[in-house]
Amino acid sequence: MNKQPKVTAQTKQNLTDAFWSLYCEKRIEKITVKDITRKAGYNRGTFYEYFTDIYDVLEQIEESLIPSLDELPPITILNQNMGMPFDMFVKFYEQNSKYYSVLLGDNGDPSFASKLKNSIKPILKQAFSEKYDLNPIKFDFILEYVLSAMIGTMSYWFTQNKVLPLEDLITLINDLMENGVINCLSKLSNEYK
Amino acid sequence: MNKQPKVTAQTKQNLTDAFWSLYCEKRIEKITVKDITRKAGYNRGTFYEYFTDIYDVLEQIEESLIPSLDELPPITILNQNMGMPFDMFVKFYEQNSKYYSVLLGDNGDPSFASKLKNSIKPILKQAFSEKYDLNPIKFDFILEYVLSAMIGTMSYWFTQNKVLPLEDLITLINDLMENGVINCLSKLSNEYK
DNA sequence: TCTTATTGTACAACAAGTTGTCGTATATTG
DNA sequence: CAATATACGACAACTTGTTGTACAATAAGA
Repeated sequence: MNKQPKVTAQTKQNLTDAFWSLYCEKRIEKITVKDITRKAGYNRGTFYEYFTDIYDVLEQIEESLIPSLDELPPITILNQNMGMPFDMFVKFYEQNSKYYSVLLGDNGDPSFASKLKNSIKPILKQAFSEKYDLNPIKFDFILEYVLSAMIGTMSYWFTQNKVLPLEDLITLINDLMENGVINCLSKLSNEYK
Repeated sequence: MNKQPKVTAQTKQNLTDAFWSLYCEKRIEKITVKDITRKAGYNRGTFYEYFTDIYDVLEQIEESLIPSLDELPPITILNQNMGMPFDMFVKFYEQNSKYYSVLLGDNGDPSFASKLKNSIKPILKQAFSEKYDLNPIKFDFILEYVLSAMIGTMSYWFTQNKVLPLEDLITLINDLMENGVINCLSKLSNEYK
C-alpha cells in the first residue's frame, strides 16, 4: 500500500504554519512542541512523526528559502547595467518577505543570513570574474561588504514599514554602490537644500 | 552587616565565564543551568541568586559590550579625514573581539547587531549633520547601509582568521566607502594584472 | 582577645512542566 | 475484509524555578 501523500503533506504544512506563527511572535527557545501541536490541532506525538525537534522545522523552512542556482535569473542580466543587481535582490526578497523579514530580523537566525550570502556569492563571483581579474581574497571581502550592506538595508526597510518608496531605495543603494558613501552624502545634501 | 562584594562578584564572574565558554561551543538553547553551574563548580540553585534565567546572563554580557557614548572618541576625529571612521570601529571591535566575533557570528544574537548599530548611529548622525544637510529618512538608510557593511565585513574578517592584513582591510573598506564598489573593482583589477 | 548574634552565601529538595519514545487505536486503501 | 499508514495516549528522564536550611563570615560586647 502506498503512503497517503496528500494527508501527510497537509499535516506537515499545518505543523509548519503553526510553528511559523509562533516564531513570528517569540524566540524559538520559548516555543514548545505542545504549543505547536495545540495550535495546529494535533497530538504532541504526531509532531515527532514529521520532525526530529523544533529546530528541524526551522531548518526545513530555511532550506526552502535559499535560492537554488537554477531558479535565479541568468547572469547575463548583470552584464547589462554593470552595477550590483540590487533590484534583482529586492524582488527576490519581496517574494519571500513574509519569511525573510523575520529570519533576518532581530529575533531571527543569524546563520540564515550566512546561508543566503553563500548562495548568492558564487553567482556574483562568476559574473564579475568575466569582467574583472581580481585578487580572490580581496574579492571575497568585497562580496561580503556588498551582501551585508544589501541584506542589512533591505531588512531595515521592512522593519521601517517601507517608509521610503521602493524606487527611491533602489536609486539610493545603486548610488551608494556606484559612487561611494561620501559622494552620495554631499549629492543628497545639495538636493535637499 | 554589609554584603561581601568581592565574594559575590567573583561568583557572578565565574558563572558568567562558564556560560560564555559554553556559548562559544553551542547554541544558547542547548545550554542548561546545570551545565553552567557544574562547569563553574556551584550548586544549581546558586545560579538563581545572580541571574533570573540563562538569557539574563547573555543580556548582561551584551550590555557591558555596547559602547557608551562617553567612552567613544570625540566626534572631532571624524572631521579630520572626513571619511567613515572604519579604523575607529575596527579598534573597538578588536578590543572586545573575544565576545564580538561570537555574538555577531552564525550562532550569535541578531539583536546584538541592532543594539550595536543603534548605539553608534547617534554619533555618526551628529558628526555628519554638522557637515551635511540631509533628508533624515534617507540618511537613516545610509547609516544602516554603512554599519551593516562594516559589521558584516568585520565579522567575516574574524571568521576567516584575518587572512587579510588589517591595514589592507582598512584600505579596502575606505576605498569602497569613498569611491564605490564598481570603481574599487576596476581599480583592483588593474593593480592585479 | 574571645564569645556570640546577625546576616550573607551556597546548598538540597520539591512541584510543575517539557522532551522524545513506544505501544495502541482508528481511518484509509486495495 | 485485510493490511498498513496516520494519529493518539502514556511513560521515564530531564530541566526549570522556588523555598527552606546549613554553613561561613563579620561586627559588637564582655
